[in-house]
Amino acid sequence: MEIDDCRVDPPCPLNREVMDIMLTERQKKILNAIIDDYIRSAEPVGSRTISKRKDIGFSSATVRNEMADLEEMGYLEQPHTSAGRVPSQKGYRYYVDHLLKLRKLTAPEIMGIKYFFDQKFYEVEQVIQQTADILSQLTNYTSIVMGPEVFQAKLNHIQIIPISKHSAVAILVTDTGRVENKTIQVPEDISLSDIEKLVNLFNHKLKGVPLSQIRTRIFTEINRELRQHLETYDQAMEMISRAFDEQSADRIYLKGTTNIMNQPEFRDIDKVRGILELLERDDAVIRLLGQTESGLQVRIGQELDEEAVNNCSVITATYELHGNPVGVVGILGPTRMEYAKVIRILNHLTRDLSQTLNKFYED
Amino acid sequence: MEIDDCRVDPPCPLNREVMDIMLTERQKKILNAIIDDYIRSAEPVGSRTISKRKDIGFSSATVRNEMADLEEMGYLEQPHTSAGRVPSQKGYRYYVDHLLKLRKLTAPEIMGIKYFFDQKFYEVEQVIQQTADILSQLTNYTSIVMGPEVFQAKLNHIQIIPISKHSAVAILVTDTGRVENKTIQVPEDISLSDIEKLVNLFNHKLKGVPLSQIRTRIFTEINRELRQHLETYDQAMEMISRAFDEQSADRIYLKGTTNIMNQPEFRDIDKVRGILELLERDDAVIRLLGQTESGLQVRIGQELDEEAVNNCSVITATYELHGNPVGVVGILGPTRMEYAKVIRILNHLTRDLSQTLNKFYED
DNA sequence: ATTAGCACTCATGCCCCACGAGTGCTAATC
DNA sequence: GATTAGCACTCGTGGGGCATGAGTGCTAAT
Repeated sequence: MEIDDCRVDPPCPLNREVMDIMLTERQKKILNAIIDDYIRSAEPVGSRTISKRKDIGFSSATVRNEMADLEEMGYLEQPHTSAGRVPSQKGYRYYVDHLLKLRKLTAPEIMGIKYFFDQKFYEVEQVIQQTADILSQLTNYTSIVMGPEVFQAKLNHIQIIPISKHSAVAILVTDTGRVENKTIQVPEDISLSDIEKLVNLFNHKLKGVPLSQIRTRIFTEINRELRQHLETYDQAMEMISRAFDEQSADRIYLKGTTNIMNQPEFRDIDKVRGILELLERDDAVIRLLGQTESGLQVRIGQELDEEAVNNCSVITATYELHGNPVGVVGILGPTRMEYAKVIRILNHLTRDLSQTLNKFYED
Repeated sequence: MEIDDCRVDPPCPLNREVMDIMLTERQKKILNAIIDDYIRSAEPVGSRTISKRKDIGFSSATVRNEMADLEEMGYLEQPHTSAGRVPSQKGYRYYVDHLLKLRKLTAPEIMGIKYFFDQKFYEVEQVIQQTADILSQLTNYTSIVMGPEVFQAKLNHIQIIPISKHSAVAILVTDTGRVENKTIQVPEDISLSDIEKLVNLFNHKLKGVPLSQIRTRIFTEINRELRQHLETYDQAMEMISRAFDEQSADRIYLKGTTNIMNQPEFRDIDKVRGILELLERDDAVIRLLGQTESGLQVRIGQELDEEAVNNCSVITATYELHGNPVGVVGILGPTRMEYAKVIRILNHLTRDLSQTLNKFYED
């Protein structure tokens, strides 16, 4: 097995320095061993277990002393006297920032991802959705994928289609092929010809304008023209206003929410309920992902700032379109999650995902 | 409190007769009391508890004798000797078919539903989604709502909008205002004018045709005309074929899945996992609802024919558009669910929902 | 036909204890 | 001076024994 000794998200210089000074090589080795062990077993790790490992050359007594020190410094915790040690949040943080060795993907992982992206995709939505799927399968954790942000997508086409006397469907198509639609009520006294004029004007004037700016544009630049052309200005404006109202709620795809229950630390139904209830709320999920800067990010326990997921970590990574980050994929697992594995999968997958998307939209 | 003594779904004549003959009035009374009690407490019900009830005039010994008989006939079960009785599936079935008294809605229920439907809705999807929401809130169980079946919806408008050299978005709008869209790859050698012709032809020939028949129509009736008009028949047909391929996956809305965990019989994480995993699979959920005939239906435990929900019941009701059932709303709860309450809520809600939908689509 | 009475069953909770994993400290060793 | 062997101590876990009480089934009296 080869080892990529690449680091994740270099921590702020201060932290790195302070921490590096504080821990001896031996302490790092032991801390690393404890966390590795705990990630695998979910049981407090004892000094004997560590000293028996081939890569550790010290007796259990030595390990015990170091463990006591590490605990004093806050990297480890003891559930109770006479139990082994468990990594603290600070411990995990140090592990992720300084100790993590990123191995290469395993053969089945490579196969899985390759097989996945070799498929022929017909829709972006499908790609995104299935990405969530394969992510949760590969990791056995909960995957969260946020669809490509539309806020910078540009308008390609507007259409208003009447479906009854008083209602119509407004359809927006973006340059990325996404379709937003909205049923609107058509005021009594607005004429068909007015609607037609409206649509023509919009298609003429608004093509290529980012969705996020459309509303403003309508109410400023085009406003005068509208007044001239429309017989029933007020009603029409109200209708328009609603048509462009809060479209593009971010689409979020969750997969493998039940995977949480495989973790021994989540045998407790109340904890699980807390998490699942959180995941039912879109705003909370968005907060969990909460990042837009490019790159990979690990947030551990309390860093998530959400009671229900105190014992969880979230690893997120962005994917790109034309070089700009447009979406986030994330993994939610216990703080005791397999960071190395998840990180390497996310790195790989977001790269392939970006490629696929770019291919999708290239001319 | 008034009592509507209306019955649910009159069972098949055979059952009704056989069962009515087999149970004395007293046995019915006792069975009813036991089930009511068990629904409230989730604990095995003892003879003393029953005999103490005001509406029961017999000693505990008498009740015990009757209980033994009811158990022999299969309406009750004993978790172990020296525990009280628990209703069997057959018991629940009898209860639902013959004993259930449907009370009127309580004031807060009426308020909740009224308040809900008094809102101004702008989209069908929104109505459906929020129906699921209020249902799970009112019942404290999991609600499942299947959006209006589109398979009988008729085509109103087709549009194909190019978004890059090789891809386009096909948009179908139905007469009920639903929008389906699909990204398609456009073959190299198909011309813009061909696409335009295509769309015009479709809009002309297919307007008013039920979605379910569109594919067939294209490949039979319109086929000849297409051949005449198109330069690149084969490629075009392939594109078309995909555009109309498997649209309209039924949209399913689940709400309150975490409510299951409030039930004392589902403190067990493995049972919960089983159910939640089931609910993640759309096909399984559709099977759970599994009905298209109009009216209210109660399915209990094994009747659902799905291992994971052996201890659950599903109550479904259809809602209508223009007099035809177009969708199903359902409640998933423990077999020990409050049938009377759920049934009355469903009855009321589907009626109001149908009204709202009809108003939505009326000219 | 109903019911009072009684013996019997069995899940539940509690206490007690033995066990063992693991620690911290001290003294011996390298 | 750092490491380690040794040992006393802690404490959670799991099992056995026991009392409790809810609930039953049966029998005999009403």
